[in-house]
Amino acid sequence: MAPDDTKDRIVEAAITTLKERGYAGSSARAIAATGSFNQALIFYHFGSVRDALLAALDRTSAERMAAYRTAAASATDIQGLVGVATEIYHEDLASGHITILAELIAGASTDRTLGPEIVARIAPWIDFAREEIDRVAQGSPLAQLVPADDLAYAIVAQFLGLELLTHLDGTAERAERLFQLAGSFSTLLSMSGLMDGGPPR
Amino acid sequence: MAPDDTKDRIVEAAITTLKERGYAGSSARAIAATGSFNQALIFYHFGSVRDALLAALDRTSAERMAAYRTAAASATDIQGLVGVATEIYHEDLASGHITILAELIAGASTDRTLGPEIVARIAPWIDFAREEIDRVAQGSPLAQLVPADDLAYAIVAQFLGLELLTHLDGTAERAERLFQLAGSFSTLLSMSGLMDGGPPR
DNA sequence: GTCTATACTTGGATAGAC
DNA sequence: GTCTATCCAAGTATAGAC
Repeated sequence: MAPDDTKDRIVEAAITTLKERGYAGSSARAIAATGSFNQALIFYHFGSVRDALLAALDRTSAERMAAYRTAAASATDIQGLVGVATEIYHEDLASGHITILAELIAGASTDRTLGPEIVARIAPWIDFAREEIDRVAQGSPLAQLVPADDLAYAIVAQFLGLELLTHLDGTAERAERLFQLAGSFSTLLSMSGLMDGGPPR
Repeated sequence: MAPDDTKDRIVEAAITTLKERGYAGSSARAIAATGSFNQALIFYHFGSVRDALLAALDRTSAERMAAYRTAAASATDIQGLVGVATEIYHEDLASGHITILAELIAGASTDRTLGPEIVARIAPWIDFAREEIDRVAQGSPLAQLVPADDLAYAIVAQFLGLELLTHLDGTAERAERLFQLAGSFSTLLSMSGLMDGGPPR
């Protein structure tokens, strides 16, 4: 965690500033103040504030992805997967990862060139969700009905929407209940037989 | 549509600017340029840019809500409701209403005082969704399982997340497929008997 | 109510000393 | 590689003429 060189310090400061002050609040001066270094260093090392913020997203994305894969590996059925999703939601809130993602998405409405960069960094999450869905649902009747990649897209969208509303609400209470509901629902789904027939891997 | 007085012209210009340039792109100067009026008029009539943007959200919200209630009135079952949701999605994309909402949510990360204002304007949509769910699902076995207000919250979150991703993607293709899927799924739900027992109103 | 002009602030970015 | 100093652009908001 302790950043050894300046580039690291800038990335860490960018992450902190994005979480605490949002996209528009993450100016070169604000980031420099957070990390107690000179404002001009951002331009020397990254060329622009924009690229420093994308580097921040890169870092948290890589860290979270590693954590997700580890957590998901233990899930063998839909109920386990919902449990992992709940865990991921909590970890994301705590780590601030989705906050950073949401802030950059917000920023994309100003700087349109950010859009493709963000899409490229979201794609792995959709892939990840799709792989996990395939893993527990492949061969089941439900898999015939719902293409895994569409479902994966919907789930990522749901995470984003929930995070935004949670942010505005100032409370995660309603999202909490939704994950509990998803747990109950996955149990129902298991019992229904709609998830049967998948090869356990 | 033709704005008769200046206050109307400002609101219309704010709506257009929010859609075309996003929250951060909607400065007093940009809005004034869109509507071909003097920049200082925004401060005279609304006191601040922030309040002019909220007035824009107020207007589109009121307009859309009226349209939704009309469209929803014809739906008597879950399949009809999914049809209405699809319709709403298309109308929102076309009218740019969710874009405006998403932009202001994005802006809330900068100006934290926007948060409560936006929550207050989203609340009616959640209420609306809950009422409609109640209307078609009340008394059914599913209604015992899934509280309508939680489901309503999830649906609004899903709309928001989809809109954001659609925006970044530059294509609504995946969202389109999701609504088609929701249609198929609602048919399945009807046939399952999980929706039975509700008093048709 | 609407205009011009302007004061003030913040931020991106660079030059050039060290 | 890091610093100070600074330029320039864009934005909010207000004063004051009309």
